[in-house]
Amino acid sequence: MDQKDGFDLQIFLPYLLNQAAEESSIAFQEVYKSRYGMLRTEWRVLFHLGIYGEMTATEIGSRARMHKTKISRAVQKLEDRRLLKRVRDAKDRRAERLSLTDAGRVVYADLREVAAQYDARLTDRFSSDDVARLRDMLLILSTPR
Amino acid sequence: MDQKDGFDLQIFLPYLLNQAAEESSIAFQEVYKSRYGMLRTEWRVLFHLGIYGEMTATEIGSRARMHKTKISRAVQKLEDRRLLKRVRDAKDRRAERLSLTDAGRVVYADLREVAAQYDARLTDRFSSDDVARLRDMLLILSTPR
DNA sequence: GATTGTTAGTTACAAAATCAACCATTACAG
DNA sequence: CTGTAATGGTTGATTTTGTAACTAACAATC
Repeated sequence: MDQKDGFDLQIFLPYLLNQAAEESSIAFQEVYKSRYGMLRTEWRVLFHLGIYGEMTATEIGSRARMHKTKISRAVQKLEDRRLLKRVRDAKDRRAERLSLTDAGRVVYADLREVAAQYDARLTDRFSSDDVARLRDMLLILSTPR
Repeated sequence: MDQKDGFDLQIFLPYLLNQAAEESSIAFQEVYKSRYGMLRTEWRVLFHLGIYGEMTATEIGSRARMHKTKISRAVQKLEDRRLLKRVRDAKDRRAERLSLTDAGRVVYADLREVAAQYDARLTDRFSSDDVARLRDMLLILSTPR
């Protein structure tokens, strides 16, 4: 099984990024899944509300680049579990302002702590300069041009 | 929508990696999807065979860290399209040795060229030192520890 | 050489993501 | 105003993925 070809999958950036993203998500996923039965879309919505406070589904969608149907279903589930509440916007009655309930904030605080420690553990094998540069580059790569 | 919280999703590595992976895959996905009607698993299998020559499904799976059912289905589709052929292994008749057909090699050569150019376009905004360091770090992050 | 355990790969069923169509409301053009 | 387009969000149908259970072949033990 030697390499027979000049091309190397292991340096193809989209592939590498995908592998790194998947591997580095596993242990965190394990936590939000087993501890709260959440899906990826769900913790993302939760975090957006935890971090930014009140937002609409569309705002979350454009910030997280998630499709609106994903968000709609995640919001529904979080609401069912009483982690999130919706209030119809008075000025634009199509929109609803989403925010966390007290219970939601507790869950968020817990997961936020897990995330912070997990992130620290992921990055502690690199110098802080390297990590900073890595984050910069990833942010640039995440931005559509 | 100011930040109300000390934590920032935009520096959480698994999130960042995911965003970068997704964004940086879009345009390439567009090509293999529209040009050959392929799925991500399918081009991955195709590339593995294109790069490494003959392999078994299990070998591809462990190298790409893809579940065997995904591979089984991708192999099936590639075979249906006559891009891949299977030969039962004589020494171990459970296994099958997979390889590309001539048609498969043509498709691979085309996509490989697209990938190389695409990768160049993704990385041309960074210094080559930075890109090298980025690849190193991503490879480390992709490896289970 | 039977028994038990493992490995390669497939298949059936459940969970989730995608896509298109949809309703309600708002924005905008004439 | 009125008709048409655009926006916020939901729903249903289809596709894709994930999980478990399965068959067939091999390996190891007794």
